[in-house]
Amino acid sequence: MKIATWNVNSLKVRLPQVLDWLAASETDVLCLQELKLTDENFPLQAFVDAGYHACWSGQKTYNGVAIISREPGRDVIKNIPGYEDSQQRVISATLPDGAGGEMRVICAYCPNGQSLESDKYVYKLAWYAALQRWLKSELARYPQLALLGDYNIAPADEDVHNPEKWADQVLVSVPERQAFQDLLGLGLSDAFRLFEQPEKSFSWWDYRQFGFRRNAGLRIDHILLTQALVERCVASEIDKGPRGNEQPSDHAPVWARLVAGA
DNA sequence: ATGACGAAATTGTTTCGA
Repeated sequence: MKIATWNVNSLKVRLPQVLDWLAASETDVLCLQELKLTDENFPLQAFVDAGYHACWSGQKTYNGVAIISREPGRDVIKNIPGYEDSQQRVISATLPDGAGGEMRVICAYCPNGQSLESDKYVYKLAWYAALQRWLKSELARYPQLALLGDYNIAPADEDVHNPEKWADQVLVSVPERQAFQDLLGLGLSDAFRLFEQPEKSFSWWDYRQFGFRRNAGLRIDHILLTQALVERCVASEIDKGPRGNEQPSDHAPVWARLVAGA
């Protein structure tokens, strides 16, 4: 089965592209971020017509996340339990794992942080600490768990088109990279790095100054897997195709393929 | 140093993203 994540930067604008990509990529589970719409405006019928179920958590103007899946999700939870947050950034569901069992899927739109001097940076690190805390208990419950989303962290210099220029900026700073490493410390692995990848592989490119054409990007969208899923993961890639669409999102989808037996 | 692009909430311009 194929699981994927895509920050669509407005589901209202990007819905046709999402439907096209779902069909073309044969994705079974798609985590979406930056819906930028309220719950009542979620286009459920379009996904139902395409043969999918959905759960979502939206708000006006900003944020918003959804899980689109061929099978309905169980035990859907919004946000990080125990962490008070008016911003809708997380949704989780239990889904069939494609091998007769179940897997926990967490879809996350992690805060951007804006700059190291910003209150939003303080919020970002506090948010990651809350995620870390909560994941510990989730991992105890769910051996097969995948955390997919826009992390707003480029984990290493190889994930940055121009590391010298980006040094110590938001998205690459030492505390942010430590927060990412702390997640790996829980026993999670970066699916993309399980495999040999082209140099200069990115998942986001700035709209400005022909960022995509110049491949001036960052790899900030990730799929983290528990060991049980790592053993079933046979491929992971970034699909740059949709970034070349007319009126594209500034992010590209990232996917991982899981097979039934290890 | 600033703005550059795109989306949303609004209808001229600001806020925010990464």
